[in-house]
Amino acid sequence: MARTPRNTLSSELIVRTALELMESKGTDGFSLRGVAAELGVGPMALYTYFRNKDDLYDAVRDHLMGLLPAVPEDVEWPEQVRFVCRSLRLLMLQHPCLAQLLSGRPLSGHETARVAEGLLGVLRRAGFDPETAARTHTTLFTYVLGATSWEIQMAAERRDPEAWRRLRMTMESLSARDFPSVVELAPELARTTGGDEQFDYGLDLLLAGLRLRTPS
Amino acid sequence: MARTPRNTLSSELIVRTALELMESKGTDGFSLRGVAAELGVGPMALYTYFRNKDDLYDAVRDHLMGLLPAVPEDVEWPEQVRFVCRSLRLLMLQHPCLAQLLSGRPLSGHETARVAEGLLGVLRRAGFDPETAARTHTTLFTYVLGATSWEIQMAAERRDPEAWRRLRMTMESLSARDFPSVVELAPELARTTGGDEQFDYGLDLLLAGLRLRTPS
DNA sequence: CACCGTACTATACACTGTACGTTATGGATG
DNA sequence: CATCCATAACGTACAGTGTATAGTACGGTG
Repeated sequence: MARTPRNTLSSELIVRTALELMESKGTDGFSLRGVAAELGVGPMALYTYFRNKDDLYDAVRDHLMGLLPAVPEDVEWPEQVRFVCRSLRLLMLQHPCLAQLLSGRPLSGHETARVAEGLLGVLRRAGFDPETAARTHTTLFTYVLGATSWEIQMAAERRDPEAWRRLRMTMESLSARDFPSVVELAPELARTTGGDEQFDYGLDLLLAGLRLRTPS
Repeated sequence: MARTPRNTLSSELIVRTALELMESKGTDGFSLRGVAAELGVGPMALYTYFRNKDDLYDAVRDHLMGLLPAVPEDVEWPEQVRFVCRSLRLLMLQHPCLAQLLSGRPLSGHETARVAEGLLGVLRRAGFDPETAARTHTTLFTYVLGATSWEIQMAAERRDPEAWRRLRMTMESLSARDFPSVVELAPELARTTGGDEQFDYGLDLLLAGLRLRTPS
């Protein structure tokens, strides 16, 4: 019987376990020690495979980005753009930790590059010049990131009864004299904090603006 | 001489000190104990004024939102929208911690409501119906949040030589065969990770799309 | 003067990431 | 087969974190 069995770990196994923990306990409450315990291993064992916690974060992020589907080739470019943006949003909704993994760290990794390649290719083939393609890519990416992070954030809030109660309190404490529009639009604002319709509304605004710049 | 002098603290003083620490040491590296030490006080003293760390975060965020200027009234609504979005971005650039304070927590506080009131009022006065106004408000807010957070993130990355070197390495490791667009557009992508032009490009796309829906 | 709420202190706990040094194992080599 | 060594995993330790709990002394009010 081996006292310290070897080769029981691997980068992939650690990434999978880390992902499970992030999704069950949230990005807060996730810890290297938790992952190590789950694997029945000392905390320092992970440092054989990752230089530090951020390094593990990057690996998990890249693993998730690898789940994004390829861009369909038999549709017009606006549909392709829509597909890429929607896919990323759906992946973020399915794995809420991805929001924080994307906003907190710089992009890196091959899977992440593959996603960028997909969108950039669509824009280039549509005829946009290099600068416009790059600008559009950044704009679309940051829109999806911001909108979906917000959506996830608000959904989590709604699930926490204490936070939800406090939000109602602050809303009700606003006088209709000082904040007429906020008070009047409170129901609409509550309804537009997420959902497919809200996301597509912003995405359509961007696409409509983009169509006006369609090359020849 | 008073052994334990009283009333030396206040919410405002704590918020100001916390803000200073966040801006000098970054949102990481900020701690309740750090604030307390700066004030020459035990860590638990802060709990007289704030229920926990998140509560302090909310107060700092609302304080910063109070610095946003009022919307000018003598220009057309698209210019007003542009003004609000640019103002928020500039404030975030001036106080980088604001990015994390805005994305990590739900909105609350009177100053924050005042900002929402400003933008919603502009949209309502422009003639948009309640639902469209709310949707547009959320879209604009999440765009500014996402784009500017990303900009700040990338700027910080560029200042860290180690991270910058690693980014160059990953870029160069991408084969031009598998990632033609990414490799070809690398210089443009590096140039479009921030800056006024990049922000205005996305904002103009949104505004152009919005103009198509101008009521009557 | 006596009292009490409150502003602050002191101590303690459970937890974090990770630096450092040690040990034993499996595969390659002689 | 015997030997050696790179390395996978260990254990210990440290400097932090947020905050629960209990205690203390002050300032305003009766």
